[in-house]
Amino acid sequence: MAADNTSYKDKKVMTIGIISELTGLSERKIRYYEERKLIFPERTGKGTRKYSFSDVERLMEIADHIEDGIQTYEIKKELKKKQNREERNKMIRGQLNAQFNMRK
Amino acid sequence: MAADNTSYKDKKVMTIGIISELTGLSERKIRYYEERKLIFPERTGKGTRKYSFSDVERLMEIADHIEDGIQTYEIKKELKKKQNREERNKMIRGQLNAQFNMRK
DNA sequence: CGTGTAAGGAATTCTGACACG
DNA sequence: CGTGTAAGGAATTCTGACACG
Repeated sequence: MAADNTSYKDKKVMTIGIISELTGLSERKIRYYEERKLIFPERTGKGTRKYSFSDVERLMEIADHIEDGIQTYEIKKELKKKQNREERNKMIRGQLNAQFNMRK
Repeated sequence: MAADNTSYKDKKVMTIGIISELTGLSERKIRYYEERKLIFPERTGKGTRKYSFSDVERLMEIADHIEDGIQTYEIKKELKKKQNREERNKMIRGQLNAQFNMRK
């Protein structure tokens, strides 16, 4: 139990060149999906983008959707829904824990 | 059972700048440890070094040893011993599996 | 032996823009 | 809308070498 995930998967450590190789997407596309708020790389001190393995997975999803003719705006909405679901679950879990602890 | 590890941990995807940040070691040191055959980054098409999270862990170990005054040559010998141990274990496991399968 | 540094070149990344559609 | 490309600058990485010790 508890927050273990300082996992490697979410560490933002890769430059765009490697991400391009890993996903097969052009750098142009990758930057564009960021512009459309579909991915959120971090930046080094001087502005170079840094991505995680999670971002790679996310980009693959995005590419699939684009290929199906879905627009970036729709993909973003879907992403938001997913985040809301997780948000809600987290809250419910929190409340359950609170009740549980009160009974101790 | 079986070989799962196409894990993120061993993927060589980080440039030396990030490795330097992650380990706190200068790029000079990192390149030198490679020269002494203590780490083995891959290379991109045009020669840029690429490291994995395993390499980061390995570099931390190396740094600890260096700090203790151990020479790179000794560290390398130790690395070899470790690898031999793993080699042996793998072989024994292989033999056991072979015997086990024969009885089936 | 282990590490810093200045040197020069090559490769990478960044942004804003024009293009097509 | 999604993506390619040429443009120019800034930052990164690479190698071989000299330095100190």
